[in-house]
Amino acid sequence: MAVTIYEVAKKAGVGIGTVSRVLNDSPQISPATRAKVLKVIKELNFQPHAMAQSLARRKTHTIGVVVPFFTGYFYVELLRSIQRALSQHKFDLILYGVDDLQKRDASLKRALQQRRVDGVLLVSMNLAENFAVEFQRRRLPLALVDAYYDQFDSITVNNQEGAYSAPHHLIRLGYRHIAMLTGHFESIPAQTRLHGCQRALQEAGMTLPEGMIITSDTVLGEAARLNDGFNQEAGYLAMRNFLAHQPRPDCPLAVFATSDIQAIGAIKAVKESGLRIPDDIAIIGFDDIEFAEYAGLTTVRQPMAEMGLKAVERMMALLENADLAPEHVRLDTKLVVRESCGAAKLQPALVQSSPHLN
Amino acid sequence: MAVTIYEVAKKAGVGIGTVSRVLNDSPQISPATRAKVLKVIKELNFQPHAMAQSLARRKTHTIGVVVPFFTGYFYVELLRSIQRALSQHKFDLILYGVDDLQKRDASLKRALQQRRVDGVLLVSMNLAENFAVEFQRRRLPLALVDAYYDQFDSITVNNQEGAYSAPHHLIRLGYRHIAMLTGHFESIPAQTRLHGCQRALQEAGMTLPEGMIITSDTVLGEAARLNDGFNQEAGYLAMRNFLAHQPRPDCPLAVFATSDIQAIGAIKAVKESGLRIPDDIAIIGFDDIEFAEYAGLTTVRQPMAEMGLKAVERMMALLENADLAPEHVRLDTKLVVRESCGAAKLQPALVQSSPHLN
DNA sequence: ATGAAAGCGCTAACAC
DNA sequence: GTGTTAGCGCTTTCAT
Repeated sequence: MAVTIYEVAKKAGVGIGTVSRVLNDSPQISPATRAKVLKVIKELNFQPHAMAQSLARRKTHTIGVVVPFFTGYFYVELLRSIQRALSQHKFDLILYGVDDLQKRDASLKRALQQRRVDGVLLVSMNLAENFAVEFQRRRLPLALVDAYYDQFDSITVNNQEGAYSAPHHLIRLGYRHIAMLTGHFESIPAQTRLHGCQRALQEAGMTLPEGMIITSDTVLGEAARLNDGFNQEAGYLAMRNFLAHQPRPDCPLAVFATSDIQAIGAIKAVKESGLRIPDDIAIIGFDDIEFAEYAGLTTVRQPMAEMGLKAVERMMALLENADLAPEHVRLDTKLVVRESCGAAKLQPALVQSSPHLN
Repeated sequence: MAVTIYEVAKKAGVGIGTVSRVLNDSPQISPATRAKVLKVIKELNFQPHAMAQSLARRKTHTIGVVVPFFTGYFYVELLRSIQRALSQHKFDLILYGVDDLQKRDASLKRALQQRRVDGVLLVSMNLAENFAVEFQRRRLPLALVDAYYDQFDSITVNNQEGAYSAPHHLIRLGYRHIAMLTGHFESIPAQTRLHGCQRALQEAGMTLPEGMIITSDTVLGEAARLNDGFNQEAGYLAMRNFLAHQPRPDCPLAVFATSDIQAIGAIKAVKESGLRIPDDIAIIGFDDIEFAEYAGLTTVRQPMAEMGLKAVERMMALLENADLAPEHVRLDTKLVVRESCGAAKLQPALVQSSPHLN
């Protein structure tokens, strides 16, 4: 079939060991034979068989990436940067797209037991304890991205600070009537962001009364359950409810949506109710998905590209030495000012709004 | 280290061949021993080593997918459906993200020569002849998605029909003043769409004068060169040029943008010029990217999910028998009516506008 | 039906 | 330096 080291060896008049050494550029080999072998390799257009190498080396040179089925800019951008970094290190990436927990577990099991990968990057998903134990037992490097687990490396975003900066921005602009639109209450990011938001308000001597917390928990329907309520439909419905029960505001209202996708839904609800943005209601989002720029949505950007890069760097370190103590990197968010808070004139181009910058 | 068939065999008191047979559920094995072996496998929590299997079977159970670095909904959706279908067949997917032609070739070379994959899905990229030859020589299954090459299977979208249906829709709505906004002239899809568009106009006794073809070729700057001019910036600039040189239209103008992303840019230009959509200018797009729904953009949807599914099905067939004659599937587009052509009242809900339908 | 043995294509330890 | 050999963990004849 395809050409093997045996043929190369024969044609070059050397042993297969020598060919192997040339392949792995071993230091102790005479320049002469190295050149000779290299020449034959070129001639035969030989490339080593990846599977055979993997088997012999006990290394696959492949990383498994488990991602929730990447809808939305956040995951795309993240995956893109992971892939880019991985290929720079000459690693392949096996993509495990996951849309439910069952598939998540199947992917992890597969990665763990079939030894198809040298390490796993788990994105935006929490890790069940039994898997944690397995990973440690197998000593299979694992790093969490946009998720946290004490015993493993993690790259997260400073949700607290991000959620602080949004209302802080609103307050600076003069808003005194602030509501928060969020996903399901039990979701961890929802809670973290709530705390950040509350802190900002408290520092300004304000509070976030319960009536001003617009949560997708109030929303019915199957669609609204997706992704912990962080979806467009839930944002739309929750906002519509809110507007219906809320007396017409007497002073400018600002809404902090804890995800851009919900903000999009909320904007739709606001427009439908005949109110204008930002004149009647200001909206600030979270994530900086692709939409946001188009919609002129002021938002808090997560540094996706950097997350991916850092995750891969960390993975490479773990590959060198699996015994490194877990490191928890927390990256900072960045306020991206656009038009949805009426701040365009006050804060001209505080931040570049084009993606692909970091 | 990890448990192997040898340990299983020993503990079950059988030979390794028997264990292997159980694993591959060979028919000729007594129910008794099968049960016995299965039990030990459970006890030892044994899973076969994927690399060893690959080496012995000369099959990797993995498909390489080469995608242009998937910015935008089209690629995400496509990739998602490919991954889903692949995992249903218990195949892994190695992702080769590519942002330039050099990386494309490197990925193909890698896939071809290192035998890490059983087949390749090449998305939205044309195939150089030397690679075509290589693929055939190696008998490595290859299918093109959103691209065409005579000797290999391909799944494409009926660009002609799609590009016909857009102006046809405009004409039905009463527009008599129609322009087309497209990417670089030499790009194949640009030409195909031009022909479809012209056909629609001709059938209505109209023509597309050169001045009404707004192409990104007129646009300067590096950004405008990306992706054959099918990008937001190019759409914006080209449209701005057009509006600047065009006398204020005396009758309603409609613009067919041959990609949604350009349409987005065009919308921006229109709004900046103080004109309204659809009142002054109607816009219809192509692709139905995620934006489109939010922007209320009437557009022509490409059946991404179906493309992915079909591509994988075809790949599975090729895996069975690499000698199948190449099949060229051409899927139909679907007109998605929203508000950007002012057709909301005339054509109520002609088509559901929610994604994930096909 | 099942055990033994010969690969699959490579790496790495061991000789010389 | 370089050839030889023994694995890596499995599949698959070939006997029996």
